[in-house]
Amino acid sequence: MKLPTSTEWVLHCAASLAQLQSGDTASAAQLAAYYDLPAPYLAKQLQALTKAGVLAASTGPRGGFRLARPAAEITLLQIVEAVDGPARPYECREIRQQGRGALPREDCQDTCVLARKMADAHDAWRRSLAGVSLADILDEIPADAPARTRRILMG
Amino acid sequence: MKLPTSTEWVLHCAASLAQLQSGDTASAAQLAAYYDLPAPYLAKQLQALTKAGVLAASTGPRGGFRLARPAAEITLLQIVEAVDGPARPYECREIRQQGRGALPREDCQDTCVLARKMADAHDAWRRSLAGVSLADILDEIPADAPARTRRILMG
DNA sequence: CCTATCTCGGACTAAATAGATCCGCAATCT
DNA sequence: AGATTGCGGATCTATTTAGTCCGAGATAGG
Repeated sequence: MKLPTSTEWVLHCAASLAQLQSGDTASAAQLAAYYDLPAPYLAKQLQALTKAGVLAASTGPRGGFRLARPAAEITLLQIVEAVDGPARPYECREIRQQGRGALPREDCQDTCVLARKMADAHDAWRRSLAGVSLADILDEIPADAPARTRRILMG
Repeated sequence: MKLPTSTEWVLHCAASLAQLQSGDTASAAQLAAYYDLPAPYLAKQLQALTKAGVLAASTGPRGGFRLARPAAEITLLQIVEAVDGPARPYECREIRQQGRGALPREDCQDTCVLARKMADAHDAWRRSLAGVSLADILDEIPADAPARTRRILMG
């Protein structure tokens, strides 16, 4: 069970975009230089965030990315699932219905106990991430950080 | 983020072994037939569970696998991490210290806020799985299931 | 006590999936 | 009109996963 490397990238990029002034945008190239990341691949990930509705993109000169919503309305879960996909890590293939020990159909009406417990754990994970917004993240960084980020990122 | 397919296999196999009478063992071939799984590959996974201390293996005729501890002392987390490894899904590579926006060392004494939140979510997931034992699973299946399992699996 | 058989154990090979990159197209602002 | 930027597809590589094989060790029966 592993999240893509790009998860760290987009989380930091989203946090950086949350520090911009309303209306400003940052291009993929600017963000890549800011964190020293491979620009083409980062662009592809930001693209995924746009398609997920987390970021908004504007093309042309002086274009780039910005948050699609206020930072308080964007959760870490939305960002993570935008790059990793919404698929559950545990997939029940109903092996209890196969082989010599196959259970009769009437015993398989409700979902497998094991699948249910695994789903519970995944829900706990999702709830934890859904409880943290980008605004919460900004609250935990030094107060002078946004100004520094804007200066270095855009300049 | 995806768990191996074999996760479902070993969870069900462990639940089946928990239904055996004390002292009995089931071979990899028996378990594979019971669930219609590729026998050699399943053996590899059971091997991993043995190395993790969840199962105990005995070789020779009439040998096979059994639980290494009482079912109440084996959690789903131990089983899952035995096949998937203990690695955390989110790996912080400290990209905040790279590129043009690299933060000064003194600002990076404590772990990155984002890494902390991701770790919190993973802890929630682990706690959820650690709260369920094989004994809890057996409590949720029909009372006559263990006898049926023993008959079909060993017979 | 010896032998035959049955078991796990680890090394090895192939397939699939994800990671990473490149190039051409459409849209926008100067 | 030209330059700049995001968008989507096609491509290539690497890592992980899936699957197979043969050998070492132990037990049961003669």
